[in-house]
Amino acid sequence: MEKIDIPKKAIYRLSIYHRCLQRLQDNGQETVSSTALAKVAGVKPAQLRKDLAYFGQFGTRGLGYPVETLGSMIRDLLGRERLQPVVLVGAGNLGSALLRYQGFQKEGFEVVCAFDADPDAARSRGVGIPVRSEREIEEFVRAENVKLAILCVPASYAQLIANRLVAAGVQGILNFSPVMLELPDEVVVNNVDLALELEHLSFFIR
Amino acid sequence: MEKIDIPKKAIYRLSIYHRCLQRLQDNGQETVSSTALAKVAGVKPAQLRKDLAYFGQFGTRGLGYPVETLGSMIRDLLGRERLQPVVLVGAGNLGSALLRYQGFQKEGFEVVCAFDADPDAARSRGVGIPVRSEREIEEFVRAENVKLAILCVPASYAQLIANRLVAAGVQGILNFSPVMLELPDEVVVNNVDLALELEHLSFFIR
DNA sequence: AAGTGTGAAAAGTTTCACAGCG
DNA sequence: CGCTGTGAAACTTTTCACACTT
Repeated sequence: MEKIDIPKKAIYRLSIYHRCLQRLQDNGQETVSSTALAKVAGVKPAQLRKDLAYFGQFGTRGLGYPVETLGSMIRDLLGRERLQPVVLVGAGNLGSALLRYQGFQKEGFEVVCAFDADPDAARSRGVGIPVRSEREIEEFVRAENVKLAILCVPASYAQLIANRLVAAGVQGILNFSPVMLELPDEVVVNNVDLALELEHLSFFIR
Repeated sequence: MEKIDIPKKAIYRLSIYHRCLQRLQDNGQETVSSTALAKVAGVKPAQLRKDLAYFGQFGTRGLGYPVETLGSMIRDLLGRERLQPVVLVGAGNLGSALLRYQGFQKEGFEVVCAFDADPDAARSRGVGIPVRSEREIEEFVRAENVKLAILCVPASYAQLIANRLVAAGVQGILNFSPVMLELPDEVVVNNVDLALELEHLSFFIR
């Protein structure tokens, strides 16, 4: 078990590199230098090399990195070789918007089921996948061995639902509710707060 | 012009504190200690105090911070006292989903107009605000003095549209396109890549 | 000659711990 | 006495610069 400390941000960037590599591969490129890849990824060359070095040696000195091999190695690291099932809880305004958005599916995640306190109302929003009552969350998550959840419930329910998801076996939560969840350390939470991102921008404009 | 260095992350947290303060205020609380506010904001008390200290002295020793005053002071810092107009470009899957989501509006940003290469198709998605042709971007942004934009166009158009927005006077872009934009330093870009966030989670689940 | 891999320096951020005020 | 404000210490992350490989 390797326990050398890999910066958390390096793992984020890994996903960025992965996407850039895909694009290069579609373009038919076979190798790429740290300088070129860093440029499109929006980082400095040295950082790219260091990030990759945390996981091994993949480049050839004087040449660069093999696009295809490096891509599949990152995919492997990210646990993306196999299709990941994901559930979404809270098919309200934002939740159903995300379901209609096909971006997750396109990137290899399958949103297999949505849950809502009022499944009928959610269905009427034109959601294209099954919507069940939130009471069935535990049963479904256990049965399908789901490890990832997208959480879009109102702030006041977020902690409660998160607890239930975790108890049922969920290990990673993409949290769109504007609340800091308190969960065991082994659960990874990723907060995405859209209004907050806009607010942050408005600080910088004069 | 104050040029002491305020950590970028501190500004993010300011938005979080702001939201927590609003909640406390709705609850009728008049003062709050750094310990209590830090708890709900998900940070350490010392960090909260240090973050606030970058901007001035707002607390009373022995007592804590005045909820209402502190809230409005942060709102002021964030440039949120006045309603900010925002445009959205790219009313495709994700873009129209974001328009239906009322979260921005609720937090005090007014999405005044959307633009798309095909306004008719966009309108048919049930978007509730005006959708114009992308050709009118410059004219509108200049006329309405819009400083913030939400960008949801396909990767291949993102840089092009961003350049046009900036040329017309936009100073902050919330970028949902999976591309690192290259723009002048005075423009602030905030990348939100939803698929990437999920990918990041999948690294940590075993 | 071109370009990776990496130790060491620099920069940035968080945490500590305590003086000082109400 | 409780709690803020803050300098200094600890830690994390980024950048540099160059040895080394193909």
